[in-house]
Amino acid sequence: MKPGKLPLARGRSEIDQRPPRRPPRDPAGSAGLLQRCPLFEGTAPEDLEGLISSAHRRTAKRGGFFFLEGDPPSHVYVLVEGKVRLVRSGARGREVIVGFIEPAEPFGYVAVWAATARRVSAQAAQESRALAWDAETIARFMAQHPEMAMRGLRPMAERVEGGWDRLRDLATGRVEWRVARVLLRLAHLTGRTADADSAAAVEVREQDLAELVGSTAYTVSRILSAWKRSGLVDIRRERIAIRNPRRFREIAVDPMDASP
Amino acid sequence: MKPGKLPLARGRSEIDQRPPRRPPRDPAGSAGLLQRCPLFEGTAPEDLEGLISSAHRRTAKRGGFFFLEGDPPSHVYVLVEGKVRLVRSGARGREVIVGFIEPAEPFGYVAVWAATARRVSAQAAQESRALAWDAETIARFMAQHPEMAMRGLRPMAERVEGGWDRLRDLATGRVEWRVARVLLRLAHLTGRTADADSAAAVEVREQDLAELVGSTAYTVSRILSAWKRSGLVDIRRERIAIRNPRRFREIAVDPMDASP
DNA sequence: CGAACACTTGAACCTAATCAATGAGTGTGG
DNA sequence: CCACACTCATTGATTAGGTTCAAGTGTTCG
Repeated sequence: MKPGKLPLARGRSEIDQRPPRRPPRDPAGSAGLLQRCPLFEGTAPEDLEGLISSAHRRTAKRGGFFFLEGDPPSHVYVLVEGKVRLVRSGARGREVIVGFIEPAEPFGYVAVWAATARRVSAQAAQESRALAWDAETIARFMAQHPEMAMRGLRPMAERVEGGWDRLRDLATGRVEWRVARVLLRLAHLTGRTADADSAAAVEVREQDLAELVGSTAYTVSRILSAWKRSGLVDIRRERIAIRNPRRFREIAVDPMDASP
Repeated sequence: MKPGKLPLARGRSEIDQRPPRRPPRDPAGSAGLLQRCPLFEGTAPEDLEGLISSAHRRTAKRGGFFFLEGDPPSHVYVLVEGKVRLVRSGARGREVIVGFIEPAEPFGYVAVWAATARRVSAQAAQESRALAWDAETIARFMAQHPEMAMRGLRPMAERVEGGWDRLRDLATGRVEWRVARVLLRLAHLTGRTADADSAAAVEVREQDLAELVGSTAYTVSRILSAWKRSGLVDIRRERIAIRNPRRFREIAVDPMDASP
């Protein structure tokens, strides 16, 4: 059960970012970062200052952990840079990725509100930096700013609904369909803001895709190979480019939503 | 997509309760009911009075709906009597049961906080009565009682974690194992408060079990039959009695939690 | 260059879905 | 009250979809 023993406690290699090498954010940018964060948006600037000054800095190399399944939930985090996998160990030695965290997203707060042991581990998918507050600090801040609790309800509710979506996909759809949907989601090609036809690329291991859709890396590889053969996608190591989003969407749509 | 067309828009038959016929709750009992409800516990009695007097009464016969997938979320409910299935239509004409609601439990509030269209339908599994408030009333009440928002965060966080649990089970476990776990959960034989050896019975259709674990009624029937043959359970129509919880638990434990 | 990691592919196997047919329990109406 | 209708449950035969095992190739990094 010690995640140190996880099958994928893999290398501590350096940053691994192919295309757009983002410049390291200046420390002053933290305020802007927090303002984009659903938990804190709308908070008065002076309060943000206080928050930032009371934050700890945490980093993790690729493969390293911010916290482990089973830990008492001591801190709340906001990712500054990098990418984090929220992962849970499952039956028969398999793992499930609950979600990916991107910069400006908060993580690790669910167990804090629920006051239960951590149900997921937070593992850096790339070298990552985060701000962290201990639970007491956050609790005190929320007591002083009750409106923050009200704002917190909404992202929480959206998370619940997102969980229902995934539950449904997992319970009723085929693997190929689930992979297509996950890819569209990861590529942010879902929802109405998305461009219908522009290509998009996703940086993700096939192993991670498998753990997102509840399948195996073997099956995912076969599916992607088939798509590649038919020209639907481009595949490189840890990189999947969707060449034809329109056709892709046809694979991913819910057959039920089509019938009148 | 109209849930009226759902494959199981079934009969509007009368109450169907075999064993312990609970007496209809007196109206004055509403206060006690709300106090047991996680959303409202700790609310001052005089506020509860106000809430109760502003509530609407809603009923649904077996198979009827309190609300439908796709509806705008106009009301928040608390179940008074009966049993409600939160169900979501899935791919290939299948359905997923997101959860069952029992008396004193709130339901229908997630979409209200998230301010999105309903993602699930609420269908009466037995003849049911509920209290309902429109979203504006609740919003006003919460604005006057910010501490309620803070209390609301916790059940919400627990729901998120519960969703992760199910996601994990669905993604990594076999059907037999999932059925065993769901049965233990429905029988409230899970957690530390549960008696280790006392038998327990669950009233549920095998079809519902299938929709809870993401499988088919055929497979569930086979599994239950095998268990019956080995004396693990007793099966009657819409009723499953666990004869040997200890042996049952062995089927349901996570193999990972056993290994050192 | 070698080691670790990511990905690929064939072949065997197996779980669970599907199809088909039937039985058993419950409520309804003549 | 009995026959009919309906829902719920069972069971065998068949098969599709996906996992598992085994044995690779290609990439990246130290």
